[in-house]
Amino acid sequence: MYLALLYENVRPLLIAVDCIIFGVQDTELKLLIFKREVEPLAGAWSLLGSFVNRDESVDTAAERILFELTGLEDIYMEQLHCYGALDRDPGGRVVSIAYWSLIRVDQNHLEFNVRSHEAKWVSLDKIPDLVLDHRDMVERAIANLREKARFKPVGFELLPEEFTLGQLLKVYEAIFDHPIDSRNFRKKLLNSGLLIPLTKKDKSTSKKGSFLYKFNQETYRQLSQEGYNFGF
Amino acid sequence: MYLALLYENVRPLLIAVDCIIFGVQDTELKLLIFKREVEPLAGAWSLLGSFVNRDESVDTAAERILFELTGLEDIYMEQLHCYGALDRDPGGRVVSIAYWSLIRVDQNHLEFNVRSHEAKWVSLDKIPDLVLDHRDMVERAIANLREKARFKPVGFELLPEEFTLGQLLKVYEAIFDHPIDSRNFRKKLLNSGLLIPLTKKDKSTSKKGSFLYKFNQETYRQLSQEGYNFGF
DNA sequence: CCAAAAGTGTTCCGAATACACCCATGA
DNA sequence: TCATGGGTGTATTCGGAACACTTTTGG
Repeated sequence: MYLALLYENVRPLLIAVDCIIFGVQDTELKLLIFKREVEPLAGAWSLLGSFVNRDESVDTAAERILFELTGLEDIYMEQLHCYGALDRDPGGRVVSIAYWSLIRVDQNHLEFNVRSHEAKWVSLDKIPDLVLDHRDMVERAIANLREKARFKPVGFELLPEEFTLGQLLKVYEAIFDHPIDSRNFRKKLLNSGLLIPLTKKDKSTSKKGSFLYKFNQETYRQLSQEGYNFGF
Repeated sequence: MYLALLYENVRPLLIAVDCIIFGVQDTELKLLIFKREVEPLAGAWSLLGSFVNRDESVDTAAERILFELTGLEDIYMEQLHCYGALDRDPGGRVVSIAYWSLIRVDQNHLEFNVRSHEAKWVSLDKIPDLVLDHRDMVERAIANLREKARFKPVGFELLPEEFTLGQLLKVYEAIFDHPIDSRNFRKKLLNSGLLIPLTKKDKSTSKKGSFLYKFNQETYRQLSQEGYNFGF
């Protein structure tokens, strides 16, 4: 074991993870927030968080709390930032590792789990006061999501397996919070090789019906690495 | 204090910071590495690291270790990633927060401090084996530096107050590791508003001498926020 | 006078942008 | 038949990329 432990001022610290969860609902980008369960500040709005157990990695802890909430594994997740200020938590010295994730709001059990925890989806421009430095975390996460979305195909993580171009367009409008020209969007996406056209149509949103697509996983991986300009 | 502390498996953990230090030497991007001083693995090459004291923030800890080494404050520094795998350190469970920084190799005292610690600058393609997961950290840092350098004016952090366009070009060639057309580079940079031309010339590298510039701090800050395409 | 680095303009191409109408269909 | 969302093509502009010669001066 490390000699450092012998020194008085080098002491282990509590480590937490907090998770900024984004989803698209009603063509708007939303944030999932929770009623905090532990003191201090129990009952206030908060991000989903938990302490890191000593027998799990930090990443695993983040996956665990998301799993406990959503029942889903393999959720898209990015480590955001370590928040390590001295006074960030009045309950004691806690260092928090923030993650953000994108989830498909319509997925099985999600509705149920969200209801059974005290949670709700909120628009990004109507976020209530959050405990501790959670507001900072959310702002950094939004900036990070937008930055990432400009060059990596993350928009797809918010959609179901099969989706229409209109849905995809709305996801990007939700992320960037401004309107996108549909002709340019279609042209670019269809030429990107990211989309595999299906023969089925989705008739739920229009009389005419619109073609469904799914992702080309191969191209997806490639563009994730190389980067691609998703600025519109 | 948190109830969580009562649970057996939620225990405080040791937190360390590790710092990936980049500098430009002989027109090449280099990494500063150190002989590790603590067991286990004392004597092996390593990044500069230290434990986080309980009376300092994580960011402060990172600044402290850089200050102890270089004697410099206000060094450009970015938090990179939290490394929290269970088995990353054979000496015990340690979570490490990695930072990378850019320093001006020619600065006062730096040479002295580097020599007095057992440290050396190495080319990125000749990095020896490093302890623990430090190699991963370096690779992530290089990727992060290149990504950042494409859109933020970070190249300037590696140069002295006054510099020539040739020096700046070489910094970018060093970061991106490929040659850049000097005419396009000059055009773009001179139009960016980032450079304030001085009347002095630097004659150390050529008979003709080349004009010196300094940064326009105002534009620098602005472009840091808004982003600017530094891809060449 | 020559070697070595500094400095300078133009053309070309591709990608992003702006923009307006027809189509299919269920109600 | 009409309201609703789906689908399509072209012209323009801007920025990035490619490219070669002249200038200065210390040695």
